[in-house]
Amino acid sequence: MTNTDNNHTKRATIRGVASAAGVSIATVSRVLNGRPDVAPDTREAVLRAVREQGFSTNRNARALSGGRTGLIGVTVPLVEAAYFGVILSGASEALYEQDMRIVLCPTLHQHEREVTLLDRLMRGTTDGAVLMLPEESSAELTALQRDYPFVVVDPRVALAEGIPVVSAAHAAGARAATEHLLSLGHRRIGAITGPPEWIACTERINGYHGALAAAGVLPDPALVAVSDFRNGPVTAAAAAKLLDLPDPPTAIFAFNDNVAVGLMRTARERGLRVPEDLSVVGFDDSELAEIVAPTLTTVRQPLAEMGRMAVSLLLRLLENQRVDALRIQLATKLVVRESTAPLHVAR
Amino acid sequence: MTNTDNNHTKRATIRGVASAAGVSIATVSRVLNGRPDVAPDTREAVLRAVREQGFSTNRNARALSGGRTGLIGVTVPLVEAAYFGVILSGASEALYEQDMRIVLCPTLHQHEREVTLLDRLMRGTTDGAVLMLPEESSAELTALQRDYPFVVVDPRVALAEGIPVVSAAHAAGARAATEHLLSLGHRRIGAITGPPEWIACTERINGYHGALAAAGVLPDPALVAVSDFRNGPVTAAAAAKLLDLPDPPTAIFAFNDNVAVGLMRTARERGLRVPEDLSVVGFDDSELAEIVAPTLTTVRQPLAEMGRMAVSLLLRLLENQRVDALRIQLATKLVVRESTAPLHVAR
DNA sequence: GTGCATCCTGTAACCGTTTCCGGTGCTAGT
DNA sequence: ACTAGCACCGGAAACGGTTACAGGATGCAC
Repeated sequence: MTNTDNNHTKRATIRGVASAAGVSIATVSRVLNGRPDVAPDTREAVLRAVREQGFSTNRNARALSGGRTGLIGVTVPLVEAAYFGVILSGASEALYEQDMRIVLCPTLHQHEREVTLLDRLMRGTTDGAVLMLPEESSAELTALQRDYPFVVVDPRVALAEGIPVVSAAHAAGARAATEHLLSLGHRRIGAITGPPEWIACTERINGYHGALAAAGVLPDPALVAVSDFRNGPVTAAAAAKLLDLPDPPTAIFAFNDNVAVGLMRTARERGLRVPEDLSVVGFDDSELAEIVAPTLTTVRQPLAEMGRMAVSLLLRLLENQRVDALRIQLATKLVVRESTAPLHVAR
Repeated sequence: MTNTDNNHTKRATIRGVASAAGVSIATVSRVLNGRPDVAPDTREAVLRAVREQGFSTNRNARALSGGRTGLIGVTVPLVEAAYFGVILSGASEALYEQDMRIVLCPTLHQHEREVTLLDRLMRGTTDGAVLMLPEESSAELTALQRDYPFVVVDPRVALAEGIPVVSAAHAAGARAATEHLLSLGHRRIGAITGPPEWIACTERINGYHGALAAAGVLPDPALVAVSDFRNGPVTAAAAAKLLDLPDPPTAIFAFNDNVAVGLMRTARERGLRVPEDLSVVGFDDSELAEIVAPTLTTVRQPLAEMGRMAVSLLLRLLENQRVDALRIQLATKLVVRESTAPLHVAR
């Protein structure tokens, strides 16, 4: 049964390559790591041997002896959520280019799980991490920062100064969305936020208020409802609260696309037509936006770009390069589709 | 030197624990790995030292010295696709319970990428892999199998005997979907398939034909169109082909939910009401199904379960346990929603 | 010819585990 | 009393790399 063929019993090691090339293992290692102090001929010989033996370095060994593992951890609340999937995809792509890989750690929104996961991650398995929407408090993260490099994507709460953060320009996006509605003539503009303690939400609120103020419209607290960012009963209730007002809004800015979709459904159930009777703007520009009918006007977050950015920031951190900008905000962009229309004047 | 000051003295090692407990490192290792030949007192002492020092074993070292890495690779065409996200989520959950992690490898549907990725994966980084919808041919996989344990989820093409496979019961699902339409009185039942070379599609076709045959309905080749599984122009064209037939179908079975959604849009554009004028069934039961209006009748694939199953199969493989069932098919389930209705008899 | 800097290369000491192999000390059988 | 068997534990050799350090060629200036 043991074939003479390449019955792959032994993987090529650096020592094999060394003897094949007639050099020492140190030299092979140098070549492999692109060190400059190797004679061209030698380098050539080594590379040839490497090729012939189909050698590639054992990452564990490299990691053990002080080098890097080539792995970076990514914690993410939910893998199946499209939102995170896209960020993940961007990050993974950026890493692939560096021949590095992602160790995936879904936290299921559980703080404890995230902590133990991180603990495992730092114990030699990974070189650093990207934490998406982490559960940790600023203090916890500051402590962690002492001995493990990481960058946060889309923080839940405001984080201390020194912590590297990548996020979208929430306020600007919200402002653009609101201005869009204002420019269509709407004045009673409602909002359905997400969890109010999330910084993303407070910033979007700021943008929303800012735009209203700039247009001379007094914000009406009754026009703001809270949901949980999911297309479920909580959102339906929030939508109902606004739509059933004595003087309901003519346009509503939903703080994400899920909520916008839920809102449109609730509106439809009340016989309201979107956009004729009610304009709706979402946030995220998720896959949904183009699928629902009417298609959704929404604020695009550059999710994949955020993932890529987080990775490149992290890589710089890993190389101990001076990192100038520790907090990166990526621009959002309003995408106008069918769910918004000029204010329908009286009847 | 703007180094991140490593004031974090040193991570505890097995030697530290050993000397603290007054035993040898071998003994500590034994305790850590739950070997039986350690005296209770000694074990207790070691565990105490471990606790005091906050020690946890360095996985790279463990991996190097012949043990396992605790990492398994997962190749996946696209992370952002909800379909794969859910499988991934199931797999990750199952792995988490074993204190193992996923190394994520998006292949972007590129064969070459998948090959190099796999190559890297087997060189010490991972203990095994789960390949989702792999690009490799059966022959390639058979070769790979000789020196690397893996299991395939949802194969693209039929695979050789010995390759472990987890998939959904495509034929049964398709049959259920078709029978549902038949029971509603439909007789001209169209189908929009995915890539015809995919085994999932041929099996679904089989189920579809089987159900028709059982009901005494002669399959009409004109009623079958091909799409690319995406909600795009190809799907729109396929939908148009069927809808514009002189004698168009009264019901259409779309081979996934994306296609169903595209179909519904095309139907709407032609002034057809779903389900009154056209019944639509999808496949997958993705997130979309409940969001579109009307909500989609569809065949649910147990995606998370497939992920979990793949992992448990792989783990058994890793432990060299005799694996009885190498090919696992998980049952699908028809979920009836709003997009299907009894045949609307004449006008 | 000598001294010396420069370039390249090899030796060997790690990195933190696992595990083989063998050595205690103790019990029990003869 | 002697030895076999057992339960427990320690020494030390891997595992496959990286890297500090040392040393052998060279070339060049003097």
